[in-house]
Amino acid sequence: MTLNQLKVFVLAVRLGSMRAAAQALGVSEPAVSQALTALRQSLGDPLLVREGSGMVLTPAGRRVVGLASQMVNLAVEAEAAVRHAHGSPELIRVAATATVGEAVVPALLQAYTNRATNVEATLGIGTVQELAALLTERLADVAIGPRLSGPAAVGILSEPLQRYRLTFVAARSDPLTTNGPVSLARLREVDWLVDPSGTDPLSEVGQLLGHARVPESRIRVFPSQSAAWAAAATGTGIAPAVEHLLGATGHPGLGFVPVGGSPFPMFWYASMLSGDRTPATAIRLRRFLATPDALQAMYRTDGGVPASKFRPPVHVTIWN
Amino acid sequence: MTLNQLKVFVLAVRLGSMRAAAQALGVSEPAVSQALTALRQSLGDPLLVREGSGMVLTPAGRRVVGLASQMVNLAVEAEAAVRHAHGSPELIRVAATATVGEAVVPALLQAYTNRATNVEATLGIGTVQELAALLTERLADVAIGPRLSGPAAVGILSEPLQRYRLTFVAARSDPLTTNGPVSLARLREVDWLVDPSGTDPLSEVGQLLGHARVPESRIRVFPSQSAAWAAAATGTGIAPAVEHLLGATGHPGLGFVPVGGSPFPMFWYASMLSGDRTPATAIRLRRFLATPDALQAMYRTDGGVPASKFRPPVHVTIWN
DNA sequence: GGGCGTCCTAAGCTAACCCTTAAGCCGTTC
DNA sequence: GAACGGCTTAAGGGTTAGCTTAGGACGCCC
Repeated sequence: MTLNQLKVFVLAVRLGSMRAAAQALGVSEPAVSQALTALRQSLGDPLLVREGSGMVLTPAGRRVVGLASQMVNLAVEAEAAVRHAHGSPELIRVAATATVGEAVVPALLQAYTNRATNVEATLGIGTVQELAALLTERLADVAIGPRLSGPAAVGILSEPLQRYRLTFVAARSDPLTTNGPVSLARLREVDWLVDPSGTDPLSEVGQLLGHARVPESRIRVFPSQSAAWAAAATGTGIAPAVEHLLGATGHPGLGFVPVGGSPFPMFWYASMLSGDRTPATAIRLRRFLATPDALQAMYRTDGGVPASKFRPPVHVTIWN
Repeated sequence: MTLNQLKVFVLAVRLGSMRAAAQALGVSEPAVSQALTALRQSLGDPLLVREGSGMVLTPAGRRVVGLASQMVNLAVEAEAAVRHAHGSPELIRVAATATVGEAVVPALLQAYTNRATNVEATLGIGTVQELAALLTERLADVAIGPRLSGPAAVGILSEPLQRYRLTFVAARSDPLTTNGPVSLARLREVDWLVDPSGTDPLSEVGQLLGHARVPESRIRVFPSQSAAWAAAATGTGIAPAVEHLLGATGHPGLGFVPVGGSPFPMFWYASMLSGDRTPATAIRLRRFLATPDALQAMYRTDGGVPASKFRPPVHVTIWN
């Protein structure tokens, strides 16, 4: 029984599958399967067994998850305690969806670290489902993205962070931008150029695509929203866009697509563990989020932060 | 940071030295030093530093030791949870000093496991100082030996288990047994034949030897009390003896040595964590200890249990 | 039935853990 | 100063964790 095995186990339980856990941890699937095998062997219980589609906990597994989760949490706490005792910069770990993690959150975190000295921030990108699990396992202190709800989000408090408007853009030369209102059927016939969160069924864009029944073959995933825009500007297809991120003057070469009801008013939320489980570091960030500085940072379009530092590879990064 | 490293660290802190931790864990001293080095490195803090004679915790170490202890405890709990869910026999881990662990506790545990079905007992031998640490680290559920007190025993409840009388024996042919009352000075001039707890300064015999200022060169340690008796019967020297364990008829070849004040009335105690930290399994054993069956078992002289099972090697055994 | 998504196993590798013995360092103590 | 107890470092070796790629087993769904 190692702490790593316990972490893997808990994450597999919270995410409901080994595949998802592997993705969240950034490792191959057998790595997760094997860690679990080792844990099963050392405890002498299957812990987590397949049942039809999906997996269920054994009675022993049900008891162990809670204990394992506590152990993982304590390990994180121990590291934080050492940092604190050293007077080292406090570390805040933020997780976000791809859309908001591309520019908005980096700008936010830079503003925060500039203002509050002695704070260091890291950012990881994950799916909406992962955000909840990362928070409850204390692998992240704050999650920024859509509101977290449902059974995976018990004990998590989501509060509105910022209002934004979701629009749709295409090349100015594209008939979509000029031919008046676009029908639902038409939306299924064009290419959708999306950032990685487009493949996340719980993200804003993912939900939209699912709702409109856009076939997967029509979805083209780009490493970032701006890359999708660039592709839209020079080629064909429609790209979702956060209105104010396009820049005050609009994007040269791009025009708005008049999808019915757009621009859609939406909210980003900041989520963290509720009650006495809220990390101290999350509380401090939340205080900052209420300031005008934070609001202003979120409206900046430049990001203002070196991409190397705050733009991790396409998928999730988990911090050790 | 591994669970093993944390266990070593906590034990070193509780016992106040690496040497003691190594002995308690049954490993070499560098093994402990190394585990600690690895932990220090992974946390980036010395945790435990030398200060003159003895070691003190760094500020970070002070924070970490509590968290580490919790983690180790949770790991033990997880294993117990699996056993319980399986309907496996409940495991009770008893620690005792050498004197009482040689025959009394084995007989006690056999009576207990005979009566309470679905219970499995293991026994480890340790010094008095170790007993306290083993309990607080949940490496043992119940400790049997002298009363545990002092700073290392906070949170531990010791209650009297049985009264016994400490006497002294030597070969019948030895003048000590026949020449009337023995002076203190005389006690320092004879060989003392003791079980391993004779080297434990906090054990009953150890305290006695220390009080009487018996020089170490006069102390000969045997693997068990009965081995010491056998040596006394055929050679020279004096051996402490629990009166009722000599057998109703006395031991052939041995006679009592009239040490002033002997036989000394004393108590064995059963100790366990107090409050809500008391292991459920310890509570059940305690209930048994109050029964006549338990009393009777402690008075039996045969032990009644295969030595191989309940007589671990000379020193401590720690269970994983 | 065929495809697909998901989990498991196999094989091979690297790195870390954990143990040992032997020897060095540095306090305290006589 | 010499001896000693106690912690550390060094060197070496066995075992296990933990990762990968490749391939097999099984249930679900069209």
